[in-house]
Amino acid sequence: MANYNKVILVGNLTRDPEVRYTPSGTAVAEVGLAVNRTWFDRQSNEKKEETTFVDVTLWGRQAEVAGEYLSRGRSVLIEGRLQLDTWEDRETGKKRSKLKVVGENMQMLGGRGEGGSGGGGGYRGGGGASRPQQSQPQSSADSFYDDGPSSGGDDVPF
Amino acid sequence: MANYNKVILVGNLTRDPEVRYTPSGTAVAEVGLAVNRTWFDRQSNEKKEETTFVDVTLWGRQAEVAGEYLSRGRSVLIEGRLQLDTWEDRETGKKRSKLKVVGENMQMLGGRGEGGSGGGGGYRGGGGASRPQQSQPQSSADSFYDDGPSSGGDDVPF
Amino acid sequence: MANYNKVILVGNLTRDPEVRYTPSGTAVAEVGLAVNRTWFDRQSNEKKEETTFVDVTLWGRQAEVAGEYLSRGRSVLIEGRLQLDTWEDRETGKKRSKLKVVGENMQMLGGRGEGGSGGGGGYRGGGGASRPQQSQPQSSADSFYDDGPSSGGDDVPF
Amino acid sequence: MANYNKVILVGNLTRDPEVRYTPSGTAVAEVGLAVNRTWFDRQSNEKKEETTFVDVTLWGRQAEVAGEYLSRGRSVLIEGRLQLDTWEDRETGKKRSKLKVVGENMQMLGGRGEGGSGGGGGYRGGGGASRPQQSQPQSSADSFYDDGPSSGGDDVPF
DNA sequence: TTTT
DNA sequence: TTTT
Repeated sequence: MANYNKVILVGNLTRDPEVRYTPSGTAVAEVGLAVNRTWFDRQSNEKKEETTFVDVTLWGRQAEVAGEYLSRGRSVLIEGRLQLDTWEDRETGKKRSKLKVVGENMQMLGGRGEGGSGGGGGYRGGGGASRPQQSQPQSSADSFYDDGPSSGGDDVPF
Repeated sequence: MANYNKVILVGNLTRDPEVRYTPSGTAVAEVGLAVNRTWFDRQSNEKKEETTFVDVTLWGRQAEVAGEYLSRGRSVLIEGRLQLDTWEDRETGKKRSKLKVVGENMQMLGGRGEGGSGGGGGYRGGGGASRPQQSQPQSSADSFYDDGPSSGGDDVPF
Repeated sequence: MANYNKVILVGNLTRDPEVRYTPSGTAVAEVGLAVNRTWFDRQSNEKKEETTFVDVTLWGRQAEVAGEYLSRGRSVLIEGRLQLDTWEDRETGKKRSKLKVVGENMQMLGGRGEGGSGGGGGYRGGGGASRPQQSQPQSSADSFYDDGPSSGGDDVPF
Repeated sequence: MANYNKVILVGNLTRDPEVRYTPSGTAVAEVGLAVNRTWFDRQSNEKKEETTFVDVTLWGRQAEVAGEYLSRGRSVLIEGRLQLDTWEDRETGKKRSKLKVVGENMQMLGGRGEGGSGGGGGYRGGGGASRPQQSQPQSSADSFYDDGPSSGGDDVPF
């Protein structure tokens, strides 16, 4: 049967993106997003606000753009899909899981005075200049990502 | 700054909806959704499948329709927003949280031979006949998606 | 600056898909979609219905799947983007244009009793064997659509 | 059967919004939107750009906000649905039609240096300060998106 | 663990 | 009729 999985978010980064590279050199960025919703509550007769914090993983060029141009506080639009990360709690041994978003498209929006323009971030490959120098830094924890976006990482801090 | 929070899912119910009512009588349905994704893995040269399990909360009329017409296995389209539920773990006392979806629009699709037609569930009021026991029509949840800009109407659950 | 262009439609085919092939052999399917909206009009106190007719172009494998499995009346979900076709009216010489949808993802839904299952239609590449059986159908019946979807069209089965 | 009709666009206004009022006093804004797409063409080995021009109609509060804060060049996110306008060509007498978008949610984004923040325009009631002259609060259009399932509230344009 |  |  039919299946469809689409998420479109606009919000602000809660921290600077963390970019790593897979052994094969693909960039992977972990991004924290805060999406606010405000509404007027008729019961209490006051304005209310609720924030949804979402972890987003970006891959490849989008990850590189994120690492280059995004930082805490920046406003972005992210299109992607929901994904359930599952792992075993090392304390309790219990299976745990967590919904996150795998970003498939990222758009920088003008926010925090930094000017949304120019940065590229392009829709659908956009082409254009920016393509950071692919250096394959740090850890070898990357091996966890051998099979690509669909496999979950290990670095889940909770 | 701008904020936007949209989720659109098509998947199958993992269990029958659980419907309860708020003190003020608004229906609330908890729904489990499984959204499959299949892709061809170039590395291993085989087809792979991954399932994302999502908890969805429906309100008002949508919740009632869910309770009446949906059951485990049924295929539905759900539009809504991500929401972060937070609570304190009663064992560890630690703060925990979980992403879920608040459904704002639900569409029954034909699945498991039950025939998606006729059942109503309707987008923007769609649903002909069906009108479950409707205890308190006037909550905003009931009418959230019933009517649109082009009509001068006001919250009519009909 | 940021740009984003996303359309997600669920509706029924107004006619059988017309599949042709580019010189390089890529399949292109033209699909007519009818998307209904019903709402309750408070003014007149009656249920109203409005149909939006949209022309959709599918490419590649999606086009092939459409040609193989879709037919008039079938229910589909289409994700894509709006595109403005522009041309010069051969009678008046005036520039004309028309919004359509370029489909990037297509999902068959169960409709008209044909059972949405099994058919594939796959989300995101699904893999499988593409099969361009190269038949290049008939006519330039395309001209019938010059003045847009709503026009005289009487081939609407509902 | 299921029907679904969703459009999400981010682009720039091609002209200042034109706001008028229905006899009953509901604001209606006509907005021209340009949505760009750039991609790298492998054939010609060059960057290409394509623009989709879309007419958008906003209702109620969204229309008022548009009239107050939007102007040519501004960047906005618009969520809505496709709608087919039909009319008779007064020269030829032929039936004609045109796809447009009925906006149901509008978000001002930072663009053209004007600063996207502060302006309100808010999603789900967002908008802090700004409150245009509010001539007739009670049309459904005004409140279409103001409140959500989680609040028991009812149509409060605040 | 959080952003505006 | 077009915006960046």
